[in-house]
Amino acid sequence: MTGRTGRTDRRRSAKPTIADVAALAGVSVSAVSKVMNGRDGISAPTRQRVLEAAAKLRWSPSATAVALRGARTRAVGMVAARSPDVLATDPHFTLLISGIERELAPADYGLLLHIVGEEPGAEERAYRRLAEERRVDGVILTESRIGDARFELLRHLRLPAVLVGTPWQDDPIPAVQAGGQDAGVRAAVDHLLGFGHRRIAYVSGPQDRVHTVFRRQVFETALAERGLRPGRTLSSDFTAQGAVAAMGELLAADAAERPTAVLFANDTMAVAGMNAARRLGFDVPRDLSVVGYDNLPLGELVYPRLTTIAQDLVQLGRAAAAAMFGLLNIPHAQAPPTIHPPHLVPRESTGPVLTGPALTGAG
Amino acid sequence: MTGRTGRTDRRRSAKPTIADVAALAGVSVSAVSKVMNGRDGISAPTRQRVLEAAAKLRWSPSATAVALRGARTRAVGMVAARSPDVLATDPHFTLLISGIERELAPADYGLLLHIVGEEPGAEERAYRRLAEERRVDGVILTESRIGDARFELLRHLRLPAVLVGTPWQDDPIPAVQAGGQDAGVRAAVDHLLGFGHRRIAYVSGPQDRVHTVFRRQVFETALAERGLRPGRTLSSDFTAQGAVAAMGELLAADAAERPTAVLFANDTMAVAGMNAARRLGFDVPRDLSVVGYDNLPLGELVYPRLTTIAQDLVQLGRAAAAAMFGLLNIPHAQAPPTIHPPHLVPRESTGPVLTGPALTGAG
DNA sequence: CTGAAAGCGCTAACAT
DNA sequence: ATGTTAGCGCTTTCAG
Repeated sequence: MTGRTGRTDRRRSAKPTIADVAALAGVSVSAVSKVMNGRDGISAPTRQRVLEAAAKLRWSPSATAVALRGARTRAVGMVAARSPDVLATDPHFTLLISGIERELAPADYGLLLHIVGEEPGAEERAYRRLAEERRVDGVILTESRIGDARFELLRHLRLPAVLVGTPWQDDPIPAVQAGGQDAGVRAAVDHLLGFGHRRIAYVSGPQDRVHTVFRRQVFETALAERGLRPGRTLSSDFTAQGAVAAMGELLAADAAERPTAVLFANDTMAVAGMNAARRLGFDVPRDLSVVGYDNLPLGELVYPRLTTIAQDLVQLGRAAAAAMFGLLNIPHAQAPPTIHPPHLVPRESTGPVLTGPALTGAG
Repeated sequence: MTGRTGRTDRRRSAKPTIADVAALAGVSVSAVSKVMNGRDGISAPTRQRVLEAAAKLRWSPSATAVALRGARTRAVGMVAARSPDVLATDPHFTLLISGIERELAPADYGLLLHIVGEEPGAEERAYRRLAEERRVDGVILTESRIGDARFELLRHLRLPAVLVGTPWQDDPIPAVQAGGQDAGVRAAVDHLLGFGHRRIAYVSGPQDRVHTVFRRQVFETALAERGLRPGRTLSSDFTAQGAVAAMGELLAADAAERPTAVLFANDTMAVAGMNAARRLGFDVPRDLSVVGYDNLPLGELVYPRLTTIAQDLVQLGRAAAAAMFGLLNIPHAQAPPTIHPPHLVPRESTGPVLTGPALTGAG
């Protein structure tokens, strides 16, 4: 009773193991391992026999065994701290994830996703578990935050991490983003100025996001460079409700003060804001021009079609995954994806400012 | 040189193992194991010491080691065969995933997600890898298909599976769905009939989906029961483009034939269709009523707000995860979530039919 | 060129 | 009540 054969017999028809393959090929398990991992020191005929045996048994190495052995789990993690509702309106994550997967899949890596409500501590717990249970080789972070506590946490947990976006204060965490980040907002401002707008408002995302601050700065700089002072700036929360509230506030001003164009920090807010304006009696783009950010398919769907700033989230996801492989020293065939800088997609929600006795609005 | 201590020394400051905890607590590894797994046969003081040691070392069991040992990976898989673009417009998956995660997280289970384009074979390969590499304990399927090949595949792979939706031909795969599936479409039909509509069209999803056939049947039955014959039925593909095309076709008919109301199989199509109609010169809801399906947040965002049939995808996800735990014999504290039947959410995109000389449209 | 054997961290018999 | 130990399936020295 060697145990080995006993076991094999007992489990007939169950998952084959490397031992089964070795037995069928008439070689040792280490020979099989070498063949499957492309190590050399195996003769062509032997390699051939092993390959055939593996194919016949439909065997492939157990991911868990490999992970236990080599400390490589072949999975990367991602933690999304968002409510289902926001997640559903904003495909930001979804697009990123598609890109990540595109890059992971060919390398036989998986994506372990954790969606953890926004309650404090939940996010940190998720990262801790990922690290302490050694479930993933690294994590991909998004939504760079001001004073981001995650970097320190992950460093402490010794969990490799890649950030999608602009890191806070040149934190040494590897980050991927397109060059020319300011191009989008600048183009939008020029676009609006070209239409004659002079009172342009900005509705930003949550205050704790790095891109909120960054884009607002670009916005203000771009206007200042043209000798104009920025219009009102409100900060919102990425939700439709937030956008409606912001719009209400902006349009409550009297005609002389009221913005004739509004830049929103994402498409969801832009669309919601656009319709809020319409409900208040303002036509888009006749009375008010609206610009979004992200270029989600949603913008094509609505009426009028949304002018927006495109950023290629799928490519960003790919780049993040590629960067992760770099960090882990994993050779990955794919060429490093190029990420285009954000650029303006002019559609129907922007137009010339009306000089006549137009704005009759409010309601 | 026992090796054990040698190792521990060598790796100071690295991840602690169960042996480190045992050493610190002055007990055997099996004692630690028993404490951590709630097995009995451990005295209170010992248990206490172990817990303290584990806490001090911030130790928690390695997921891979546990998986290798017990054939339990503490992860469930999900394969989404969709293009990023569709994924981005349709948060169907995202909502489901939120629900699944809600249920998985407390049990310390993870979700391994695979997004694989729609090219043939990609999906099957993904399931095969999940199974053969023993990466997950089971998989959750969505979008029940006619003649679904996945059931047979998964059975063959011996991979436990739960379907979200209506299984094809009472396939014995465990499935979760709300009772009263027909309630939504019926309510929508009644709602439209109440507004005086008599020519109601239906734009369904892809032909290979079970719910496509099911809902169409309900639609036709509901009308037949009122002594009416169904209007035109087109099948589309869940995309905005598809909806625009369908709308164009429906509105091309002359006024006597033209539908006065259209039911769409999802909200994305409904919104796209609504705006297509508007571009063709038809006002919604004055000239045409539109109803969607899913009750995505999107429907609140657009103008006019979309009347739609709500189904609680988050709850469905939770139920699916719970069912998976049942299948795996894993005790899970949460009470089984209840799923409400689909129901109508009347908003602004539906209204009374115009009898006057209204339809001037087309363009 | 090939094989034997030592673990990776953990759990569950099986001792004690 | 607690400890010892044999694997889970794999990779990797180290010997032949």
